[in-house]
Amino acid sequence: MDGSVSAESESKASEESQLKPTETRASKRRKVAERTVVTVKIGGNGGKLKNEGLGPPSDSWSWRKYGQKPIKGSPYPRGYYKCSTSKGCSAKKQVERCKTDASMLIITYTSSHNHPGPDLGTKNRTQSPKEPETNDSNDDQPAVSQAEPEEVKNEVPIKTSSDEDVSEEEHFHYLQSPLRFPQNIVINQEDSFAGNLERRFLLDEEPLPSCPSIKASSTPKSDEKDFFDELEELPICSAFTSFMRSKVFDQGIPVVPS
DNA sequence: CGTTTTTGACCTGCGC
DNA sequence: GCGCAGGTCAAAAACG
Repeated sequence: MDGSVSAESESKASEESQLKPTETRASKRRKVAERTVVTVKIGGNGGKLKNEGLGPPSDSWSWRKYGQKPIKGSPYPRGYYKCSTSKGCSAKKQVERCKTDASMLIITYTSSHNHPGPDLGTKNRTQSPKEPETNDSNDDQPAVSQAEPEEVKNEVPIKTSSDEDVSEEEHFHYLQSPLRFPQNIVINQEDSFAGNLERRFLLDEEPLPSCPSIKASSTPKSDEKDFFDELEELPICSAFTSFMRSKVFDQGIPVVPS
């Protein structure tokens, strides 16, 4: 396993030490590096779909939670995940709940996987027009393209104006779920800054009338717990299959919002 | 036994 | 220069 250890060290060196020998801990690239923002709308009950996260391990990748921090301005904490599929993989993702819409999860992907996905290599999702990890040697300068967002992004763009929080998102591309599930995937792709790529996914399950977050006041403990539950794992594109399955399954069950 | 999750502390970056 | 917020790492505990 030295290889593994070495790989780990390597990954760090290539990410942090490489830039600056003095930097070892908290990355200095606060707003640097590529970021893929995916907004998933988990309509429904605003905190009762834990099933989706419990069953399937989110997407095809395995994520290991390495931290959680409360975000200022948001009643919900943000979870930090690292790709555990490969030790040398520097892919990371942050999962947080929209402060305005408790039913919306904001997933921010950082870096990209420098290895073939467990699912991609097996199932391959039948397509992947251009992103079979391209080069496993470019973990330093990833194409910013994640297998997940990319895949879905390639789907048919459909306009589904459906949100209120997306008001701030000017460039929105509404896409429909490839599987034609009840959910609508909205992807927002916008290159805010040079080098920064932001993509927004929006899983619209239902026309949620209001934000359950408000209800949280009534049921703080329950809601909070649920929120955390959902934050634990987040199924995305790749796992859409599983995700949808869970969703469908969930839908089949009359879940009470509170 | 191995892996993953949880919590706390520490460090860096940014804004004022 | 100081303070605030965000992000990451490390150690311990729990679960499979």
